[in-house]
Amino acid sequence: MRYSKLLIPTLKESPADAEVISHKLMVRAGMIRQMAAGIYSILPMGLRVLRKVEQIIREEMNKIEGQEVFLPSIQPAELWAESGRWDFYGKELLRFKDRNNREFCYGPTHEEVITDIVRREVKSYRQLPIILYQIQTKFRDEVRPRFGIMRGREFTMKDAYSFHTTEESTHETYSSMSSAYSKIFKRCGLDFKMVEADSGTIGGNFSHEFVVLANSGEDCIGFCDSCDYASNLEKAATKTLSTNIKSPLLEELKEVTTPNKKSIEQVTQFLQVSPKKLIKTIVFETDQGLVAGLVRGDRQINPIKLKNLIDCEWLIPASEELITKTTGLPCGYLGPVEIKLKIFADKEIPLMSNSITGSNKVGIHLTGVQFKRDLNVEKVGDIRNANEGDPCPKCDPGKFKIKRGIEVGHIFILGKKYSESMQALYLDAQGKEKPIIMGCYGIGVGRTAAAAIEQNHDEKGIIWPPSIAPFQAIILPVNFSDDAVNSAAKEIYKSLWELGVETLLDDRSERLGVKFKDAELLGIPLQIVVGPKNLGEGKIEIKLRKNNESQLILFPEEISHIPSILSKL
RNA sequence: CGGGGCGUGGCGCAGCCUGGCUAGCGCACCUGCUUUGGGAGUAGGGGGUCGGAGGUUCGAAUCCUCUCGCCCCGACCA
Repeated sequence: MRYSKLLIPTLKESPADAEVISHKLMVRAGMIRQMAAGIYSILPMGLRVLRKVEQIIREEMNKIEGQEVFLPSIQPAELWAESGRWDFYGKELLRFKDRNNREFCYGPTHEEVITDIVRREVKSYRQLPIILYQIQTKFRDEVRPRFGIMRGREFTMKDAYSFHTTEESTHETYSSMSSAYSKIFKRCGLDFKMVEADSGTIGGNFSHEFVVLANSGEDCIGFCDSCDYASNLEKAATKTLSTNIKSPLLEELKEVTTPNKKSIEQVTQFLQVSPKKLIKTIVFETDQGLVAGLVRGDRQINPIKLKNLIDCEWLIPASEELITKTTGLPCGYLGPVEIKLKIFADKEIPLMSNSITGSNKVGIHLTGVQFKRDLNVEKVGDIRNANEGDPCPKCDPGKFKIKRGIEVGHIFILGKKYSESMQALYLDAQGKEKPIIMGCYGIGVGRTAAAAIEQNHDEKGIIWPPSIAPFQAIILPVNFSDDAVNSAAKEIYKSLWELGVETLLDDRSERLGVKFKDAELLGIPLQIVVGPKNLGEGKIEIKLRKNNESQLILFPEEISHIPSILSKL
């Protein structure tokens, strides 16, 4: 490809609305342009990268006998009604009507469609297991799209679905899928972790995420510094150490005035106590009504764990307005003693004594609160976030570390959730009808590319891992109007393509500095500088983007060495 | 959805508070000449309903009202 003919609109300055480095660099390198919030056009350089990622995914999916399909992005409402998600999915599902007033949605995911295909076409246990996958455009009308292609509303996703007759078969595929995922992300040159995860709205009970470590990531993952336990923080278990302290004298309940002291900080400062003495009461709105969650004052409540403990369909933090309406109190003085809500407590709470809580009266807190004596708790469980330095839940000496990351892949076992609601049944060897067991597996294609930039860049621009670089090499003629340089550059270009190296020829009449800047911004792994000086000595210069190292090689004899230089990167 | 910010040639911005000639600057773009081993110099040139609508005024990018869009901070997800 000749640079002068390609649409590579590079920018010297970052667009003002880009926040994270991958977004800035993708725009600057002319890979993407924004159309609307969370909706992007992918330009030639960007598409080349996405196609590389897709190809790697395809190869690994095919290796585990995945079969590629292409499902409709526009899906009828009836199908979603069958699974129950038409009502459940909320505003994130983009809905619209056709000319006949029939309701449709733009697919945010494809469980319904694939389950429909399989229930129609797969009837016998002999046809199972089967893995089907596609690489498709999804649309999720996110509350807050951001960070460019990393969290768009429209995005490309590889989604795979597997169908089984037994749990064992499901787990087998799950594990081959997880190793395929590991290979994919390794091949994309990413530093990632596979972590335990909550299965979210899709449901199921066995789930892992593939998280690329990056400070700009929106996810927090916790992992043990001594064993291999790693988990999304929203799921990460906490271990509660049993206290050996002799039970202290149990105080009686006492009211203390705490005028205008609402936050944990204010109260602890005012009463001169550690936040560990406080019990935090947080009210959530759920499909089962308002509930209160209790954690120690220095802890963060984890809504996902709470949701699982309550076993409710949905849960959101209650608005102050709603709280006031229900309890007659402003936030800040709520307490678990004699409150008229169902109470769910973290497992640390029963170990506390002589605690301090809100009193459900304005300006007053209670001291001497005892779990057994004073609280009427519905259920106790793990509902707090794990913290850095917490003991590992899996091993003894281990301590928890927390890092930020970008979720690029997610695998989970769905079980019979969709096959039961949508009647996807097969006949077993005895001729008995049974629901199919399912698994589902996703990879964000664009997000993977963005994550690769987050991990591989410097102040000059992107440093693509060669496997997903838009081009592997770029020829930079020092002066393209010099005949010797011109013809040498063309010869190198031709030879490299013949050797299977995807090469870009910068045939623009720009000065060398400009070409360097663009090559660096674009992140092409190998630069080949062709100039009259070196050419006079029968040499050309090759330079690595990664570390700026350069060497002279003989021209034309050593052009054939270039593929092996690339493969060592 | 709540809170904050911003909309001025393709990109980055100034001008707005305190209304006043033809709306500026840098980069990019086009033409000529020179230049060509790290974002060239020079001389010309093209391109803007100042997000939109309404209002105030002799006069609006500037003031007022409404509206649309985008970005950032919090609950969701590949």
